[in-house]
Amino acid sequence: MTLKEIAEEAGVSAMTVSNVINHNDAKVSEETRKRVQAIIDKYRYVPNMSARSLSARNSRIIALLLPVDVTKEQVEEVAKTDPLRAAIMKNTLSDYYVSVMVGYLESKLKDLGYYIMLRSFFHADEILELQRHWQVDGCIMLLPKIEDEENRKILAQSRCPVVIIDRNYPDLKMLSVGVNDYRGGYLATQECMRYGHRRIAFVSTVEPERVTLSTVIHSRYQGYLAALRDAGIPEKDSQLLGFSSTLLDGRHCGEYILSLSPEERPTALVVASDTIAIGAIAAMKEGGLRVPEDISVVGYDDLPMSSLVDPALTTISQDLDAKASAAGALLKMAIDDPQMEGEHITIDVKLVERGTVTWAPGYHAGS
Amino acid sequence: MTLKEIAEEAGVSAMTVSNVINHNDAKVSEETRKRVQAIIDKYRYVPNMSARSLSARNSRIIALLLPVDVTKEQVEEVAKTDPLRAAIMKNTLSDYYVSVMVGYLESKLKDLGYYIMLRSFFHADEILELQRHWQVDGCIMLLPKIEDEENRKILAQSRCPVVIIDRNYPDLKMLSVGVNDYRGGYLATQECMRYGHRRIAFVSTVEPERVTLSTVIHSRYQGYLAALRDAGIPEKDSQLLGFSSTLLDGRHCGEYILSLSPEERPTALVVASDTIAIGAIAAMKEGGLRVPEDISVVGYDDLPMSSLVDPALTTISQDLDAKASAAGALLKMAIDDPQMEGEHITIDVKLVERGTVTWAPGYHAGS
DNA sequence: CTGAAAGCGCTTACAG
DNA sequence: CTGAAAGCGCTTACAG
Repeated sequence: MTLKEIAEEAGVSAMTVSNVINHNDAKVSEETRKRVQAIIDKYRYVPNMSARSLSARNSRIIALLLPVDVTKEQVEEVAKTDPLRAAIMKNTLSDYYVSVMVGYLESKLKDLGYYIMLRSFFHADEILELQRHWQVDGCIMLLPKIEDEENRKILAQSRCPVVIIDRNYPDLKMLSVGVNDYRGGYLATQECMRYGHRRIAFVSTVEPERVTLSTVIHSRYQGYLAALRDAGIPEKDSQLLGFSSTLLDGRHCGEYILSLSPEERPTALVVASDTIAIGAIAAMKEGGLRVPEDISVVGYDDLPMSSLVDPALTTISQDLDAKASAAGALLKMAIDDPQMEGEHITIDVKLVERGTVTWAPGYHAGS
Repeated sequence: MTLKEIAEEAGVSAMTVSNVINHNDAKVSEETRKRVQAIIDKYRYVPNMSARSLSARNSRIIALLLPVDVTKEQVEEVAKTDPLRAAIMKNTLSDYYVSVMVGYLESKLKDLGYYIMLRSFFHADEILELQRHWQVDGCIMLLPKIEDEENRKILAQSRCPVVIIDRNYPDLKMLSVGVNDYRGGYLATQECMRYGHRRIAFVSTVEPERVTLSTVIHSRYQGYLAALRDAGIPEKDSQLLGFSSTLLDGRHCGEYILSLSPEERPTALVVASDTIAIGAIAAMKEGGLRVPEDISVVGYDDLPMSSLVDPALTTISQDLDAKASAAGALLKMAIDDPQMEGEHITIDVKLVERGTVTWAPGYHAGS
């Protein structure tokens, strides 16, 4: 069943049917609108979006872009000896933060009337290709963990609005939504100091030497440093640890902490991701360290699982639902008004106190 | 840049360019192929897929369909008082099993040259609409937790091949891939009995009275019953508990176990999902029950997190990567050969022994 | 191996 | 408020 056939049965032109479908109510009299709509309903007519895209030069498709955080070559190298591990490396949704975020985005974009094309990518070239293949109306991209000058340049050539999640590119005219990472790092650190901690380590999700390459992590780290400074703790007493961001990396972090002597071991950890924090806590507990009695931990993200682990994780909560709504709304605005550029929305964070922070060992309130 | 312009510059017809793009090498001489390809590369020409879909009557789009496991009305009811909870109810990717599976599927389908349209849905009607909107080549649907006769009927009207994950509909001509759930239930139960357990409860992810409505869970349960039977344990000593399948429901399960007196408490749990098992273990440990010393637990799924919790979860492993590959391959075959129908692929399961099963309390090997 | 022409099912100025 | 016509950028028989 095509629009033309509907038009014939209704005794109107194709254009009128088109106007009814697209709710251009001003262009159709109420009477004909009703008559046409009845026939559409009768046959459960569904317009062909390819034809629509072709003539309207837009598609109602939003590309949801998920960077794979390793290179194609790295994956292929691993695949030779361990295909299962290579498969999970390419699985962009095995990261809990990413998958929950994508789930919210799907739900919001659907409600806004868009179709979602899901796409993992190694290189930003693939994005441009996808945009042109389908004339996508807009893109939402989750931040690649590490910045890459080349990808950035490619992204600048985008044909449609792009909303970047978790990153602000002030120089590009891109749209973005992020959270107040600096404040999150500050709040987390402050919480530890409130309980008398002075030896607090910051656990990053990237290697220490690459922290500056990740704005998000870098901001959290700066917030941590600022909180120490404001409390009069010298920067030389700060400590930056770096791991990757899976549960397993969290365990590596925990094992590292266990390997430290009590004197050099931090009494509190400000961790840049709940995933790592949860892995680290598991490993530390197995190794005989009590959380929070021996070591306090503050996470970041407030994942669904974070309130359910034992002890429940004290963490910086970012409202992922609000973040997804903001991203969807921002993108829609930019699609409707192509003039718009450079908008950035910051979602606030808050500290959620649960069970992983307590008084520093040997510390007595008021002492 | 359009195909026509490429054709002009190459001094050939549009059809020849089309044949070059689509690798119909038999229809183009090597010499012209090279000349045309060079021009395509020069301009980085990317074909317009909408135009292609419109004329070719297929799209290379695969719809990835994720059922929301509650009704629209339920979500709207909750939204009145607790919008955040309503948002997470609609978030189909907040379930770890689902998100990991979708991540694998995305990766496989991309490698097969398809585009992925991600779509959550409340009602199967939405699927049919999406199919016609975009003339999708095929669908992959994750199983709705609970069967629904109406959705089933609608699905039978599908215009394109549909691969259902985790369910075999022998009566419909649908394609499916699942795992050997019966055997999984059997293996899990056998593992407990090997360690002397006789009071073993089966924990379902749906309410006990609805277990028969979920083939997957029902098969696991049947496997459990068969294992008991084969070991001479009377069916009256079996026990069926039912919760939903989030970490929080797992905690409810654990709390229920804690509420039981030592006499009536099972000594082992065969749990139909790792998510529940992990939640239950967390709650039981907090309540003072030791795992596995006081109670053994076997999970199901072998999620990435399952090897990382404490103690590491003994579980039935299903190879999700293989499952996704099978689904992709099956769908591709069905797209290429529309005659195909009713194929079902079963992926085998295996027991992964880790740390949550030990000797039953009071049991001595050989006693 | 190559081409000219028709057609896929919509939307968009342009007219009235 | 409504229509006839052109056109979006491809593919597909049909011919040669």
